Amino acid sequence: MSWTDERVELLKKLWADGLSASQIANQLGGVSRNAVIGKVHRLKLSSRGRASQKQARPKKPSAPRQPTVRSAAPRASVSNVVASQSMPRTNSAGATALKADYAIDEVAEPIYQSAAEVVVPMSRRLSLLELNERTCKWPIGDPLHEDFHFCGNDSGEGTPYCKGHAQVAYQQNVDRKRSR
DNA sequence: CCCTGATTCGC
DNA sequence: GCGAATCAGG
Repeated sequence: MSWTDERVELLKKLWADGLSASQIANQLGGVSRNAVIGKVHRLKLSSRGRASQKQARPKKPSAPRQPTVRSAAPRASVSNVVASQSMPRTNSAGATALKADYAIDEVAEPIYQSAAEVVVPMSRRLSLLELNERTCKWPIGDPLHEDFHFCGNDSGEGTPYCKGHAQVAYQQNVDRKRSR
């Protein structure tokens, strides 16, 4: 898999969103986290944090790399490497999505008679790894189905859902209380 | 051990 | 330019 313009753009976006190299590698597919890190450095967008730079590594690992056994050492193929990488169970955004059942009553005003009447705009169909602090974390579909995704519309600051899904959440909560 | 990014250097 | 191997660390 090569670094097409599209893949580079996605890399830049995800890196700017704060995803780790391995998360980005899983997202892109066909590349290792080392490949992602290497590309990030070549693109010179490594800093990201602007936070304290800790301490610069003393340079010069000067690793005694294998002198010449390369040709005779098959080692892992790309597919093996990808398959052996454990899928991250969550990220900061995903964790938010998993515990998003708080104080729903305060999220939105009661506008609709039932959740079925709420109209939610077209979602951006984001994957878990594409979520960030400002994306709607409303899950759509069967988590075990390949088409599972998240709404991904703008959720504003400090709220887990976009406006439409906040109202859906509210109304579902109301419906649940009624039927109880 | 799990993970993170950083670096080197054969290709 | 690419990325595995490796390092250094949380």
